[in-house]
Amino acid sequence: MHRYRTHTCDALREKDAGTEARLSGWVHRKRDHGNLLFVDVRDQHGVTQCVADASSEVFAALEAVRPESVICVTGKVVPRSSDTVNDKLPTGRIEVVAASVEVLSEAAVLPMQVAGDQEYSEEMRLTYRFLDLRREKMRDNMLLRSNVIASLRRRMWDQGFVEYQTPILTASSPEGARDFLVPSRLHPGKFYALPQAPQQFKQLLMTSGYDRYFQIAPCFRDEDSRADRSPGEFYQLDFEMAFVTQDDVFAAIEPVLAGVFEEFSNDKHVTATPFPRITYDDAMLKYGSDKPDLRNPLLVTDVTEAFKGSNFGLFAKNIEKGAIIRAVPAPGSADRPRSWFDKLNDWARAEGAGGLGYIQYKDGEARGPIAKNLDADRVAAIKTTTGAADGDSVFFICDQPDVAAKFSGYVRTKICDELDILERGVFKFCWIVDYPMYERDKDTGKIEFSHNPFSMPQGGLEALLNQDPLTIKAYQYDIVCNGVELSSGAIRNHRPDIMYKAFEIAGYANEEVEKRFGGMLNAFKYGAPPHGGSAPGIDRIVMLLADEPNIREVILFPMNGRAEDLLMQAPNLVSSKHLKELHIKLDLPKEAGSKDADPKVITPAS
RNA sequence: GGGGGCGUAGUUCAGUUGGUUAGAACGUCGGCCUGUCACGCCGAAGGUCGCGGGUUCGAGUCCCGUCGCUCCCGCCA
Repeated sequence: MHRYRTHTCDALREKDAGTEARLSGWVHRKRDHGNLLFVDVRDQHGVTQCVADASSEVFAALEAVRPESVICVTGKVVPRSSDTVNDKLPTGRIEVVAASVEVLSEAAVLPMQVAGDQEYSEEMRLTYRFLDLRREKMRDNMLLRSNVIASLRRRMWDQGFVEYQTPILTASSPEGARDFLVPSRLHPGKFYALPQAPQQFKQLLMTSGYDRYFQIAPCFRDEDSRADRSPGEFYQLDFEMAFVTQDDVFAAIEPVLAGVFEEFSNDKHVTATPFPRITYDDAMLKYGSDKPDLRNPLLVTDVTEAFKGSNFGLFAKNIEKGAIIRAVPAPGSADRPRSWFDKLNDWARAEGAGGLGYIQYKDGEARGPIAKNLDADRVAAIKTTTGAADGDSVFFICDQPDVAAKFSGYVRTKICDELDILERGVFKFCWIVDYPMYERDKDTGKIEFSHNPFSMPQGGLEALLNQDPLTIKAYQYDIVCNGVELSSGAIRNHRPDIMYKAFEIAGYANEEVEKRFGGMLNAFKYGAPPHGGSAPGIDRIVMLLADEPNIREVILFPMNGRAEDLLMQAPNLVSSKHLKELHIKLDLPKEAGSKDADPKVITPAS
């Protein structure tokens, strides 16, 4: 056999009838009629039906072969009679009459089926990822991912960006997430770290005059997983630009993101550029989150004034202790039964809140336990502030400011969910801007960086010298789509004098700053351009475009929630020789490796 | 580290107030079938009900512990 195939499995059409074709692929499905046998042969591209009857030499071989075996079939392409055409298949107007068959690889009995849409546990799918990836949906997701990345590259090139590769083995950075460490053989006791992001390298590139950098960059962080956060590693469209303001950065990346979303969104409406800009303070007030889902039409309002000194003693007393009241409207819900409101109150308590008060505006009056204790003008004020209409109800969150703000965001999402009013078929983008430079640590009372210590404070050195640190904003921004944080970025602090001062406010002495960030700081002393950038997460972009709820659906070989690769069995033990070479001695806690320990040892209860 | 949900055949699941022989579908194996495309029909094999302990005449079902999976919180400059 000199060729495995003349066509792929989606190539043959009626015009090929009468020719001989050779197909190679997996046995997708078999339909055995005893003396007539249909075999669907599948490859990456599609499926073609092959047929053989009992008089054929290949009949026995085809009948014996199990699904997912790999076969090579040669035969004549014939048109199907009109009553046997399958309109669901692009190749459904023809079939291949098998004249010879070679089994290239026999498949064992499958632990999970490839054909069909049976659902399997993630553990099963990751253990047999090579089978899972054969399934249509996974194949489509991976193709989408490839196309999205190609499109992002093209769009970045069109904007004048140039792609560079930065090191994977680098130095541990003292700030940020937990590092993955790699022991050095040549330098006993020392470690490389995998980059959490190419942050410092791209800033160094700016100081070297490489104007517009980008990279499809692998990033490594040793943090716990979430549905939209894979443990261990992920990819970012990392980019950085010299001589830019915040608006320049927005103008450069907005068309890239809007363009790629329009290209792959399947007719979903995409926010037109320029994307709305929402300040951090505004976002926390109106949406109770710095990654608001703008498909949710509900807006949070502050109604502390309406409850201050009121006869509703619970709230009034808490306000005296520094609490605030946030209101979330629930349009059209005033007629819902008492049990609905009780259920939401139970939910709030389960989430750790004190409860969820409410007023129902119904038939021109306000109802519910809270309304009974409030004067008419207060009830009216709340109605005005929240924009509630007759037939609506309004929920109240009463807590210390930061807790109330955050919880109002949960309530906003919950109510939207309950009322089923999330806008569908849209990708809604926004920028969150003006993040605070510093915040006060709740436990220690210490002032610390609230986001990224390398961001340029708004107002520069002057602000650091003269302003209350807690009021200083940074040129720090996030881009959010449908409630998913796609990236955060900043205009960086490229001035050593401002950096020393910024760190001093957060309690770092100059020597410490030099010790920790010496590389970059030093570079900034020899001529650094103002610069800034961002790094949208590739996996999250593809996840949104594929309409998948879990990021592992768009990654070829993801680790599970406990950061294990079930297919390759990573992480794994290494040989003592290997450890010795690296000068590493293990000092394990008792539980570690307990899977291998003797489980039969039972400590008698005493 | 903390909280919620789940754990029954190879797989996905059902299993009533605790009750006598734990079911279905898909898959597997065998038989029949010449126009199917989720082919159909008949039959068979397949179970330590995650594991350990307890309550009970009796536990898949109730209680305690433990392990695993998953989602969330913490964490993610």
